[in-house]
Amino acid sequence: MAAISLPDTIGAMTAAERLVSPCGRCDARRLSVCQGVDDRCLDQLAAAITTIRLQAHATLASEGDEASHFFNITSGAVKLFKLLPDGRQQIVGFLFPGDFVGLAVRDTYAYTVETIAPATACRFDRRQFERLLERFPNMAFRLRERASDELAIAQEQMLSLGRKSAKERVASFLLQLSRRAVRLGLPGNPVTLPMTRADIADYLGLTIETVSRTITRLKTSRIITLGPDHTVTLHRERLEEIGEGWGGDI
Amino acid sequence: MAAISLPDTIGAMTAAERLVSPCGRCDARRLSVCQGVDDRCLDQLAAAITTIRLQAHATLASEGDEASHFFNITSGAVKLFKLLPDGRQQIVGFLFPGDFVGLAVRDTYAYTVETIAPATACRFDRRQFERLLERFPNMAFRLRERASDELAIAQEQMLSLGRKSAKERVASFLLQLSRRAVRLGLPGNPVTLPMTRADIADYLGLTIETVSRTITRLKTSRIITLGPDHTVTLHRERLEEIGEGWGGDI
DNA sequence: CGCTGGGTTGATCGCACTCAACCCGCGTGG
DNA sequence: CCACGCGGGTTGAGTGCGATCAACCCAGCG
Repeated sequence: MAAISLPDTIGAMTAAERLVSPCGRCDARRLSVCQGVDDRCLDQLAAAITTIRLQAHATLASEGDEASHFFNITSGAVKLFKLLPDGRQQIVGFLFPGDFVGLAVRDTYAYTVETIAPATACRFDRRQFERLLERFPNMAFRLRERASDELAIAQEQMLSLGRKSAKERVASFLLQLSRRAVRLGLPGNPVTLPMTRADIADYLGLTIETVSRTITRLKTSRIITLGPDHTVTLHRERLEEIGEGWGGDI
Repeated sequence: MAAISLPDTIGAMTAAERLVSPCGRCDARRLSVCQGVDDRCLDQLAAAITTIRLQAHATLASEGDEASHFFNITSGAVKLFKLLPDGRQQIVGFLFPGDFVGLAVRDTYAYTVETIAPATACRFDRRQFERLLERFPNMAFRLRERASDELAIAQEQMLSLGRKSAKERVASFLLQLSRRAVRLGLPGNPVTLPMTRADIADYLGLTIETVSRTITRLKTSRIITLGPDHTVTLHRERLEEIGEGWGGDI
């Protein structure tokens, strides 16, 4: 039962798991998504995986294309977005290391996937992967949990887009980024904003001007502090009050 | 191998399947979610199911409660919504016969579930059901597909809430209802609006006044026709043009 | 150097919100 | 029988938040 090494990771890492695989290469048996999977399966998985390396603003998949592959982000960050005919854009999610692309997909991609920073990802043949899942229900179970998490995030985002003010949207977005950073084993405060104002705006259903003004107002009210390299220090109590809709004035 | 009858349905019915079980009682082996499940399992399923009957505006589950049960709607309609402290409400989904409550749930419900019309549902003990899923991966697979569909709908809704005008939101909402009706084996045109203006508003991130005005404007532009009993006839070409953001003026 | 991408700030505009009045159908009770 | 309240819906007048249009700053880079 020798340890078998997969190209990079097949994801589902917890923060703790990530700590034991600092360089992106890891022993698959340490990954929660692989628990209960035997070595022979891991061999097959390894055969189905290709590691891809991408520059910033590269496209992994396009809305409407046949969903032939399944991805797991191993470094960097990507955005998922939908477009309207006149160019209006809505980002439906940001994905970071450990996240999957294609959980919500049936036969075609419902969104375009683009890197917002240089990234690496593992690519699987979709049908090959589905066959493996049939034989290894543990992995399928973990994927269902991930899909549930995604859905919960999407619903939280619907609340923001439908009912929160610009100030509240920005506040809950910053808190969401902070929680995500903690999950990845990074400091939750200060937090880094890896995306541009335009991407934040397209995620929050606002314009870049409104995002910029709102961040400025949060800054001058000492609710956040802007640091170097796109870092933001959050003063959690007041930020949470605003983000959760308690109406703290600024 | 006698046919085994479950109390009502455990869901995942296609339109065709629904046709063979007109009264809500059905042979579980006809349901896609049960394919490959043997009779002994069906016995256990039957034991884990309770049929519940609900009036309009009854609560099945509340945001924040421990997620002890899993539901499948067998008749009527329910809404899932989230609340902000000051009473603002966002409906994150409407569910109709065949739909599941609790796909997106981990340990607590992320939303409140309330009927918008008299309804019946099947209730499962969550842990018991999860144990069955471990043994019957086919069912787990179908559930993952359902969760994927839900996520795709949620993402489409994010596009509406974040980037569409009131007119576009109402148009795509009507088309969504029409598609859902077809899936349930009902006519897709005219379509029935089972929910109030307030519920539509809380789903679309608008106010009741805006919903009312927008519907009126669609009506006077002959893009929809209002019939009796909350029915609406859709003039699809123009409605799709608007709902998909091509900017047809009204 | 100038150009470009990312970001901030100001002035003005307009869509959807707010507040208000009113209609209708229905059930209830005097 | 009418009076009344109530929930659901429509319509009008006025307001405000965030969009739009525009100017400008700054850093990086060819």
